[in-house]
Amino acid sequence: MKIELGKNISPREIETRIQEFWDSNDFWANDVKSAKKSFCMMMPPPNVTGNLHMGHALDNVLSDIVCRYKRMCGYDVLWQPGTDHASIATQLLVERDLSKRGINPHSLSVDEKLDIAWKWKNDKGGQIINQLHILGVTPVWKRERFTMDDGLSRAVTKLFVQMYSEGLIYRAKRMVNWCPKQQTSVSDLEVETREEHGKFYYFNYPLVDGGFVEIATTRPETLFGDQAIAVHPENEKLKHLIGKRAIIPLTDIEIPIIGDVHADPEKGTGAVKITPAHDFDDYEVGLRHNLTPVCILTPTAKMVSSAPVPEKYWGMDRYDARAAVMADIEAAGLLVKVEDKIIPTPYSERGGVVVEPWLSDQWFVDAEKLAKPAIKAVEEGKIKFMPEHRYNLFMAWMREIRPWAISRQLWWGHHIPAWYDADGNVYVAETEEEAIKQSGGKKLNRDPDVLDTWFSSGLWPFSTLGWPDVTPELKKYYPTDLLYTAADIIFFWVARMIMMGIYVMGDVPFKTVNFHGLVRDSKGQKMSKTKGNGVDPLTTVEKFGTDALRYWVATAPIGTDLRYSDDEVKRGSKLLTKLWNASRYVLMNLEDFDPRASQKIEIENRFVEDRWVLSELNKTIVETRRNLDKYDNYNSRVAIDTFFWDIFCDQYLEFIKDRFWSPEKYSAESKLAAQWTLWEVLRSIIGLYAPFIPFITEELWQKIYKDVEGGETLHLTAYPEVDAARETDVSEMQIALDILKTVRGLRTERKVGNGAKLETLTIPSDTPSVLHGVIKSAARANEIVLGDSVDFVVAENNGEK
RNA sequence: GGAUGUGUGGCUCAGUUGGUUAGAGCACUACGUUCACAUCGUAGGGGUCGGCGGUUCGAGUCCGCCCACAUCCA
Repeated sequence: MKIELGKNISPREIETRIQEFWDSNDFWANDVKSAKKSFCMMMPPPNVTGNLHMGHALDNVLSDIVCRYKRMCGYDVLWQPGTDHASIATQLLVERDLSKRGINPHSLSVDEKLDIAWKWKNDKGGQIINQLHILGVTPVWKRERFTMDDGLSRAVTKLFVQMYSEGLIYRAKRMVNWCPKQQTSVSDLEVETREEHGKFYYFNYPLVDGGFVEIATTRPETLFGDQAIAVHPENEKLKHLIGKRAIIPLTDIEIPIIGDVHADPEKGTGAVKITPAHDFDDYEVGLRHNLTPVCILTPTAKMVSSAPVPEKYWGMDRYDARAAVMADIEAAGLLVKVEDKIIPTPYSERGGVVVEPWLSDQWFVDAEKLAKPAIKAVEEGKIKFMPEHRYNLFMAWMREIRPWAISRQLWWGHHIPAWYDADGNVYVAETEEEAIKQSGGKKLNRDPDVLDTWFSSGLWPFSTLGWPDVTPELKKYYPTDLLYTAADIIFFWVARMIMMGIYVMGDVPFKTVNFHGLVRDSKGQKMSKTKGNGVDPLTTVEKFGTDALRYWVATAPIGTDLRYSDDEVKRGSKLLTKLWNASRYVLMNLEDFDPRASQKIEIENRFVEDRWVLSELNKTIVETRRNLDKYDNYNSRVAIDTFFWDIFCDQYLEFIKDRFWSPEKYSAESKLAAQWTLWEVLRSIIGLYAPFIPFITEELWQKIYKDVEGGETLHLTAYPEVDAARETDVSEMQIALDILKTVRGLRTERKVGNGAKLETLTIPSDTPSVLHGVIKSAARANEIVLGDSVDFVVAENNGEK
C-alpha cells in the first residue's frame, strides 16, 4: 500500500475538517431499542449566558474520554447534553445589560423582562453549545435540553405539587438570608462568610428603675427593633437584672430584661440586645420568650420611614444609620467603648453585598426527610465517590442538613405553582384552572416568586430522560452510570440530584460521581475573572489544537487540581507530532505490503522482537483498559505513552531497521513478519489513543485503515483487545535490551554518536543467536563478533556512505 | 475552632494490597542531524519521600504526635 503522509501537521486543519465530518453524521446517537448494554452520563448543564471556561473543558473532555471508550467497548452510550437557565445569574446579566443600554429594569413589567431574557437565551444559549463542539465531545446533541423548556418545566411543576401534597414542600414565615441588592432570599449555600475587620460597640441602656445595663453589639443600628435585653440565667453578676425593664437609647421604648442561655457571659458584657427580626439567634430567643419581631429595615436595607424608628433616621442606609446612631449614643453619654473585632460577615455570593437576616414568607423543602434515604443509599455504597474522601464531606453535610429555602423573589425561573385567594389561603396545583377548582371558584392571584435554579437542575438526571412520562429512555438509562463534575457544587447540585432522584425515581441518579479538581494558573492561583488570570480554552485550541488540550486534560489525576500552562499543553503537541511521524515511517516501510494480499505470517513464526513488541502491546492493553474501567484517565494515558514512545518508537522501530535496509541478509519472510507486526501494532496504538486524541487518530485511521477495515469512523470500531496469540515466550529479549543499553553507554563514554555505524560489535558468546539480528540492527553494527564482553569498533567510512 | 485533604529531585505530579538500586514530564548537563521525527534521539546529574517517634525481617506506603499549606463548615 502506498500512502504518503505530509511531513508537517496542522492540527487545526485536521480538526476542523474531522469535526465537520462528525457533525454531518449521527455517529454518537444512542439507540434506546438496542440490545447492547447501556452506558449513560449527564452533562452538567452550563449556564445559558456563560462562555466556555477551563472548568467546562475538564468536565466535558474527561466525560468524553469515558464515553468514547465505552462506545468502542460496544455499549449503547447516551451522553445527555443541555443548558441551565441559572435563574439569578442570568437575571443579573440581563438586568446589567438593560442598564447599560439605559433601560431601568424596574421600569419594565415581568412579562417584558421575560421576553428580553428569552431572546437573550436564544441568542447566547447556543454559543456555549457551539464552543463545546470545539472540544470534540460526543454527547447526543439532538437530545439537547434546557431546564426551562416545556418538558423540564412540566417536571418541575408536577414534582412541586406532589411534594407539597406529601408535606415535603411547605410555606412558612421564617428567617432567611436576604440579598438587599437582588431583593430576594438566597439559600444558606449561596451565602459566603468572610472575616472582616469591624467594630464591637459597648453602650448603656438606661434602666427604668435607674442605673444602666451595658451591652455589646456589632449592629447598633438595629436597636430600634430591640424587644428585650438578655442575660444568662446563671450569670452571677447580671442575673439580678432579669425581670427589670430597660429603655432603648434615643427612644422612650421600654423593653424587658430576660434570662436566656443565648447570652454568653464570656462574650462582650454578658448582656445582649435581642432583635428578633434582624438576627437568626435573636429570632429563636424571641420564639422562646414570646417576643414580637419588629422589622426596622426595608428590603433594600434602609431604615424604615415609620415608628419605631425616629424620624431622623428614616430612609438612611444601614451603614449610615449605624454611624448616626453611634454618634447620637455618644452624644447622649451612653457610649462606653468601641473595640476592633474580626467579624464573620455573610455575603450574598451573587449580589456581592452583605445579606440581612430577613423574616418573610418563603417556600421550603423539608430536606431532612429527603436526606434520610439519600444517606442510607450512599452508606450502602450505591454511589461511589471519587476520590473517596468526598464521601465524608457529603455525609457530614447531609447529616446536618437544614430546610432548603427554594423561593426566590426573582422573575427569571420556574414560577411557583401556587395561588392565593383574597384571604391569603394557598392553593397549589399544576394549572391555574385546577387551583381555581380547588378554591371553589374564587378569584386567585399567582405567587410571584420563582424557584431556586437548583430545584430544576436537581431533576436533570430524570427530567431529561422524559420524566414524568414513563419513557423507554428512563427505563433503560436511569440510574445513569457516571457523572463528572466540579467539587464545588457537591451540595448545590450533586446532593440535590441524589435526594430528588431517590425520592422521585426510587433509585440513585448515578452509580459513580467523579469530582475533578479546579483548573489553576501556572502559579497555582485559582482562575478568576477579578484576577484576570483565566485562560480561555478556545485560545488554547487555536494555539495548539483540541487534541493537545485534551491530552493535557487527561493528565489530571483523579480529584486533584490541575495547573494550566502553555508548556504543559505543548506536551500534547509533541505527542501528536511523534504519532504522526511514527505513522509516516511505518507507512514508508509498508509500501510493498498489502494486508489484503500479502502472505500472513503467524505470530509464532515471527522474530523474537516482533513477538516481544506484541506481548508488550498486550500488557499495555490490559493496563489501559484496567485504568479506563475505573475512570482513571491519567494512568491509562501514561500506559499508552510508555508503550508508544519508549517501546514502539525508541526500541522496536530500531530493532527492525536492518530487516528493511539489508533485506538480503534475511529470509524472505522476515520483512513480511515485521510488516505484519507494524501494521497490527500501529493500528492498536491508534485505537488505544482514540478516546484521548480523537481527531488525529481519526485522520490516521481514515488514511491508513479505513479502506481495509470498512466502516466510517475509528470511533465506532472496537477498542483494542488482548489477544492470547500474542502471549509467547520472549524472555530472552531482556538480554538484548541489556546489551543495547551497554552499547549506548559505551557510545557516550567514547563520544561516538549514536547514528555512527559500528564496524564490529562484540557481544558475549552465550548470547542467543535469535537476538543477533536485533542487536546488530539496533546497534547499527555491520558485523557481530562473539567474545567475552560488550565492545565495538567504529566503522572507518562513517558519514560518507 | 471543627472536618477533610495535601506535603516525594529546581517545577508539576505518579507511586495499586508495606518487599529488590523511589518513577515520569518539564527544566538542567554532555553528545548527536545524509536514510520517520531537532516539537527529536542517546547518555547523565539531581530526592535522608515535611519533622519526630513507633509497629515490622523490611515503611514513601501502616500507627501516634508535631509543623506547613489548601479546601469546606462554624
